[in-house]
Amino acid sequence: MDLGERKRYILKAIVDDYIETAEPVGSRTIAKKYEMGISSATIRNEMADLEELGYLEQPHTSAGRVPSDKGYRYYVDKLINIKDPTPEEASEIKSILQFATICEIDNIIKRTTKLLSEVTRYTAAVLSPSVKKSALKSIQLVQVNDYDVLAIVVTDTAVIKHVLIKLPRRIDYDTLLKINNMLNEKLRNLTVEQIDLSVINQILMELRGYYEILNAIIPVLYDSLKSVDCDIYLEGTTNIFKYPEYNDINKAKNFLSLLERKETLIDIFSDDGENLKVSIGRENNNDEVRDCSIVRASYMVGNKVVGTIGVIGPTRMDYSKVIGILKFIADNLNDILRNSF
Amino acid sequence: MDLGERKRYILKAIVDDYIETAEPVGSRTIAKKYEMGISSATIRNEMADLEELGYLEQPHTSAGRVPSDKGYRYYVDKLINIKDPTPEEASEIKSILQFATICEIDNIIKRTTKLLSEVTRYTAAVLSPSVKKSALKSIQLVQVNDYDVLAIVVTDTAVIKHVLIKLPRRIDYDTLLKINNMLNEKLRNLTVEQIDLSVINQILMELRGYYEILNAIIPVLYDSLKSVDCDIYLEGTTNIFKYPEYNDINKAKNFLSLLERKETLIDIFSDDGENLKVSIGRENNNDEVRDCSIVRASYMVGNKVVGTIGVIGPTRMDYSKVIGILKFIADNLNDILRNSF
DNA sequence: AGTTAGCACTCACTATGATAGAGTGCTAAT
DNA sequence: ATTAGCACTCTATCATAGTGAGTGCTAACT
Repeated sequence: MDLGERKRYILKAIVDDYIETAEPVGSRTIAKKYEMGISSATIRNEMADLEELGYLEQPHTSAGRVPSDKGYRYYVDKLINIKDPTPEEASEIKSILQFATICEIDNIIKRTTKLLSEVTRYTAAVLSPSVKKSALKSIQLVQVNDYDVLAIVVTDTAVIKHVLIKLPRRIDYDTLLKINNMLNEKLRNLTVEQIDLSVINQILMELRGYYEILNAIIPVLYDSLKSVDCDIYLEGTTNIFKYPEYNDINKAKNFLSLLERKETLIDIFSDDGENLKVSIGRENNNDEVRDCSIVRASYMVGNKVVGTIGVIGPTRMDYSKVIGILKFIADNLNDILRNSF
Repeated sequence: MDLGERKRYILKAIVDDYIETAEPVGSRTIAKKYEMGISSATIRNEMADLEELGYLEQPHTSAGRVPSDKGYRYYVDKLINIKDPTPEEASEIKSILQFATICEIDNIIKRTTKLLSEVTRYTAAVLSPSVKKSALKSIQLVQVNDYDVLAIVVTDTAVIKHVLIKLPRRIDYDTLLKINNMLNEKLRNLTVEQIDLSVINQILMELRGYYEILNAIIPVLYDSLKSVDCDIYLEGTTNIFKYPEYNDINKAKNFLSLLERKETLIDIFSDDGENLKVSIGRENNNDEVRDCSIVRASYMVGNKVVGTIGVIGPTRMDYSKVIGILKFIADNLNDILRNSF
C-alpha cells in the first residue's frame, strides 16, 4: 500500500514548507506556492486523507497541517532530495579538516564537532573511539619523579590515554623496563574486554618478585582503561535557540538538561551498525528525546568502525541539508583518519 | 559617610529578602517579617533615603525595592553573614574530594567543578593550572610506532600534556634518548614563557647532526605548549533555569551563549591576585556579564597560585552561601593539592 | 524632630469580551 | 473527480475594566 503520486507530492510540499517556516501549512499555501494546477479544495481532500493515514497532524481544527513522525519518516525514506553542501561549505569543511591532519585524534574530533554544529546550525555530538572496541598497541611507563610513574597507553583506534601512578617505593630503571616489557608482551593486541584476571595473573606470575609494585600499577591502569569507554564532545548547544520550537522556556530547559547527561547522550549516539541513521521523534528508544530527531553517521579508524558523529535537533529538522553535510563530513573525516593512522 | 545602624539593618533585610524571594521587597514585608518595632511608614522613609543614596532601585513606582549593584556591594562588604556549609554539605565535599586523592589533577578539577555547581546550585567554572605560569619538570619522548613519537610534558603545576609527533624517518632508540636528554637538560625548570629562540638554538647547536628530526619535534612541542594556556571546565550550566531572572528566553540565551565562548570565560575567571573576589554586575569589566555576579577563589599547587575556581550567576546571588562554600571547597582543594603534588 | 496613621495615587497583572483572520469540512454545481 | 462557495471553528490580538500591592505625602501624635 503506497501513496499515489499526487499525495506524495503534497506530502513532500507540506514537509518542505513546514521545515522552512515552522508554521502549520494550509491548503492554499500548497496550491499557490507549489504550483500544482489543482485547487485548494482538492488539496484539502488529499490532506484529510493523509491525516487519516497518519502522515499529518492538525494542531487544532482551524489550523493547517503539520507532519507527524510517520510523515517525516516517509519523507526521509522516499521523498527527500539530499542537498549537498554548497561550494563554500564544502571548501570550509575541507580546509578545517585538512588543517587537522597534523593533529592527534582528540583534536580532530573536537574540530569536527564544532564544524558540524556550525555548518548544520544544530547541536553536534561526536563520540570518540570506544576504548572497549580498541586493541592496545603500546604501553609505556615513564618515570616522572621518584614516586610517580606515568602510564601511557596507545590503542589501534588512535586513542592516547595517560594515567599517573603513585608507587609505594622508589623503583630503578631496569625494573621499570622489565615491567614495561612484560605489560606489552602480555597485553599488546588485546582489546580491553579481553583483559581479565587470567591475563593479569599471568603477569603477576612471571614477575613474582615485583608484587608490590605491580599491585600499585595494574589496578590503576586497569581502572583507567575500563572506567571511561568513550568521551562525547558537544558543540552548538545554544543553536536550539534559533528554532521556534524552543522558544518555550521549559522545552529549552529540558533539551539543555538532556545535553548535560553524558551517559544518556552516549547511549543516544552510540553506533548500532548502520552507517547513516536517522531517528525521528518517538522512534528513539529514549523517552527524553521523543520530540527530537537525531541524524548520525559512523566513522572509522583503520578499517574499523569506532565512533559516531551526529546532530540532534527538533523533529522539524532540515533533513536534506543535515544528511548531505553529515555524509560529506563523515567521508572527509574517514579519509583523514585512514591516511593518518 | 556611612549609613546609620537602622538603614544598614533595613538594607540587609531587603537584600536578604530579595535574594530569597526574587520579588521586589515592600515596606510592609520588612516591618512584619524582620520585626523591627517601627512602622512601615518609617521604613518607607528610610527606603526612599537608601534609594536616593543609590543602594536601592525601584522597578516601577508602585513596586517594592530591589538592591542595586551598589547595594549588593555594600551588603557583601559590610553586612553579610557568611554561611558555612551545612554538616551534610561539608561531609559530601570532603568525601568527594578525598576520593579524588589518587587521581591526577585533571580529574580532581573536573570533580571539583561538578561538586561546586551541585552544592551552590549555580554554574561553576574551574580554570586548570596555567601552563604559562608553569615550569617544565620533565619531558619524555616515547616511541609509539615507527614514525610516531609521543612527547609527554609534566609541569611543576601537575599538568600533564601529551602531543603526538610524526617523524620524517625511522629513528633509533639511542638517538631518541639523546634528544630526550638534551631537551630535559635545556628546558627543565624553565617556564613556557622563558622558552625562546635562543634556548631552541642552543639545542639545535648541540645536536647539530639531528636537524631534520629536531625540526619535526620542536615546533610541534612548542606549539602545543604555547597554544593552550589553560582549560576551563564548566558544570551546572542549566542551573540558571532555577532562577526566575532567566525565565526570559533571551536572558537565558545570552547567558548560555556566553558560556560557550571559552576565551571570554577564561578572561572573566582569570586570577588577578586576590584570594577571594566577588564581582557584582557592572563592576565586571566584561560587558556581557553586566547582570551577572561572579565569585571566585584561587587555588594553589605547591606554593604557587595557579588557577581559579568560581561560580557565576545572577546578581541576585546567595552570596553568603556561595562564599562560604567556595572558601570551604578551595581550602579542601588546596589541602589535597599540597599533599599530593 | 522623629514617628505613624491615613489616604490618594500609580502601575502591573489578570480576566473578559469583542474582532479579525486563517483554515477547515461539507455541499452542490461543474 | 474537481472545484467554488460558505458556514463553522479556533487562535491571536486588542482594548477595557477591575484588583491589589506598594508608594509618597500630609497631618496628627509622642
